[in-house]
Order: sequence, then structure tokens, then C-alpha cells
Amino acid sequence: MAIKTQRAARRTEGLSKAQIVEAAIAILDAQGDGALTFRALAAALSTGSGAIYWHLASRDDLLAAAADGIVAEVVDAVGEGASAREALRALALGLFDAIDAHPWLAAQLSRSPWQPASLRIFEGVGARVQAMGTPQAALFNAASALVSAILGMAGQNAANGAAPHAGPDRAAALGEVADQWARLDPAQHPFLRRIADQMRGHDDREQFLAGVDMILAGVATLR
Amino acid sequence: MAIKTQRAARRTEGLSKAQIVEAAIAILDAQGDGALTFRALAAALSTGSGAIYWHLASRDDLLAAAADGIVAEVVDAVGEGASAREALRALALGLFDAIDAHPWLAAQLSRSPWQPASLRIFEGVGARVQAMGTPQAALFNAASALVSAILGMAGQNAANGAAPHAGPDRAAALGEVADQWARLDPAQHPFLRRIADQMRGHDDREQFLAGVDMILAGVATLR
DNA sequence: ACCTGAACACCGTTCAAGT
DNA sequence: ACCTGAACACCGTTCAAGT
Repeated sequence: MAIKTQRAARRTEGLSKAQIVEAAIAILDAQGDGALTFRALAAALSTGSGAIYWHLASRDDLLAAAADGIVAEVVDAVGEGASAREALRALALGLFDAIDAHPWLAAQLSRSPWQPASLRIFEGVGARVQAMGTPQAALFNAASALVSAILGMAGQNAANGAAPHAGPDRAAALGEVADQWARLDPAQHPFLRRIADQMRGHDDREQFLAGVDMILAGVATLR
Repeated sequence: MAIKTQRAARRTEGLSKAQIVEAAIAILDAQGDGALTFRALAAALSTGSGAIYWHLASRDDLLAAAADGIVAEVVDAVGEGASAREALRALALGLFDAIDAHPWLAAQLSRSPWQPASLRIFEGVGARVQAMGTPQAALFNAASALVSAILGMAGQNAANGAAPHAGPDRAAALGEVADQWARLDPAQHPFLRRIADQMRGHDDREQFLAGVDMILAGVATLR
């Protein structure tokens, strides 16, 4: 029904870049990076693949635009009232949740640091690192490290296997990995054996926040 | 000449997985991720693409094996004599250099945290985080964050555009980006404008090490 | 056991032709 | 100006047929 309406609208108004990006995000979220083909996208918009190329330069351009839309929302949603450190936590958590909800985002953000989405993140993080009292000389390195660390941690989480944050599926999967670690050769992997139990029941979001706090403690030592 | 010898050897000894992986790494390093096709790889080994599938399950399997070989060398090369913190710096720098030399490694390592290469890194980093005196309860979170941060920072560097670490090419490219940042809307991107000059002449390796040291300072606060 | 290479079921991108 | 959809130049993977 909604699709019919959209199609009708498109027929009279024509395709827009925003419409294409929206449809692309829907496919990416529902079926993952591999499912976003120009054929599938064209079918969803009931048009030809060539029509998409009139509005966008390439698949990469499409992904960059999709990433920028989502990141812009996250960055803009962070309140200004809190302390710089709290704002950084909120921004980091917003990015974590966005990447968790849109796992393809992680790969896209790591593709090019000069894409619009990356610049937004760098600006948002950097301004707060500065507000934390970081000396001017250390500002670029500190902000750069923090951005990479946040995206790296959130990306690893997304790569862990996406979806179910609770429920028996996740517990079973975690348990299997933990069992594997516990069975590793003690001479080769003593550390993994030691922490197998810690990984069994951990919460991804909590772990992410612990990592962010640890790194922010490092940022604070620069002052 | 070297290729001829290799071909002759293969004819008598048959293909080995190690040989395939070696040839794959050569293609990846020389021409990048996109150039590693089964057709190109089969041609380099003067065989058919089906032969490769007898030794490896898929393209992903091939990339995982290639990554594991390189990471194993890096992890094993870290000396045990130094302090835990110095060993962590050395390991991080080894990973940075490996990812800089093999840019495709970054994407591969971020694909799955359960692949052999990732486990090696986790073990190598985690054991030293423990040796730094990190409390047992914080061990898993701290090691996990540090691994993701190191790979995130090294990956961002690799995504910056690969090759030339010195020379006029790099300086010109950096200058262009810096100029762009300096021209951004002050209302939208005050931070990027402010640090445009710092990014102009920075050294990637130095910046990476500064980031690692900052994060290690955060790890140390857990004790 | 191991290799060959054609065949299958796809891709992103281009472009003449339409409206 | 914008859309259509066939065509081009590719992919990873499979598998009957060979040795």
C-alpha cells in the first residue's frame, strides 16, 4: 500500500536523490550490504538502473550518501548541555547504536576518512576533546585517535554477527565461542583461556562504554 | 625467471595452499583488493580457477589465510624482554606497519573477530594488558577496546590513500585537504578549521604512536 | 587425489534510444 | 531534463570431465 503510494508519487514528481538513498538504506538494513544491487534498488523504485546513475555517480557515492544521512542525525541529536565528557559518551553511544542498527555503516565509515559522514564525526568528537581541556598541540592526534577507536570498537561489535542483543540465540553463540576459547592450547593462547568466562555473559553495549571511558581517561591525562 | 621456476616446481609437486596464499598476497599487495580474482590468481599459478577451490573453501577463506600468515609474523616478532607497555607499543607498531604495507589487511581484520588472525592479535594484546597489572575484572573489556582501537587507528591510516609516506605527492595531498578544511563554514566545522594546520604536516606513524600512548595511559588508570 | 575450464548466475556501469 | 533497459565486461563458485 505504502509502496503503491510511493510509486504513484514518483511517477508525477520524478526520482529524487533522497528517495533513492532512502530505498537503499531500507535494503541495506533488511538484507545487508550484499543485497544492495542496482538491479534490486531499481526494482524497489520501479525504474531502470540507469535512472539511478542520473542522480548518483556510483555505488560508493550511494553508500556515502546513505552513511551521511544517518550520521548527521546521530551527531545532531547530542545535547549541548552536558559536560564535554558526557557529550562524548553520548555521541559515542549514538554512533554505537547507529552502527549496531545499520551494520553496513561500519565498513562504509572505514572506507574513506574524507567522506562527509567522517568529517561530521571528526568535528563532533574533536570539538568536545577540545572542550575537555586538551592542549592545542595534542588536539589533532587525540581527536583522530578517539574517532578511530570509537569506530573501531563499534565496528568490531557489528562484525560479531549483527542482530540479536538478547535472547537464547546470542547466549548460545557466545557460549560456543567461550567453550572454544576454553579448549585452546594453553601454550598458545593462555590469555584467551583465562577470559573465556568473562566473554560468556558480557553485554556489548556495556563493554563499549567501558572502552570509551577507559580511552577518555587517557584523553584526560593529556591535560 | 622466478615465475618460470615456480611454475616448473608446481608441475612436479602440485599446488599447495601455502603457494596459493603467497600468490594471493603478491596480487593484493601489488594491485589491491579488487585485483584479487580467482581468474587472475589461477593465471598467476598457471592453473584453472577450480584447482584453487580444491585447497580453499572460498575467497573469504583465502583472505583469512593470507591475513593470518602476515599477522603471525608480526605477533611472533615482538620481543619478550621489554616491559609490558613497551611490548604493547611494539606490537601495535608492528600491526600498523603491516597494515600500511598491506592495506587490504585492515578490511579483512575487521570482517570477523573469530578468524585466526584476530585471535592471535587478541591473545598478544591481552596478555600484555594483563601484564600491565590490569585487574582481572577489567581485563576482557580493556583488551577488547585496545585491540579495536589499534586496528581502527591503523585502518584509518591505510584508508587515507596508501602508499607514499614521504615525497611531494603526500605533502601536496595533505595540503589540499588542509586547505579544504580551512575553507569550511566556521558555523558548521569550527574544529576542523582550527586544526587544519596541524594536519598539514603531520606524520602518520607519529600520530598513531601518540594515539596508542594516550590509550595506554587510559589502560593504566584501571590499575 | 588433484586439476581443467566451460558454464551458471550473478555483478556495476554505460549508453543509445526514448519521453 | 530525465528515464528505460539492453549490452558490456566482468565476478565467485560449481561441476562434469579428465589425468
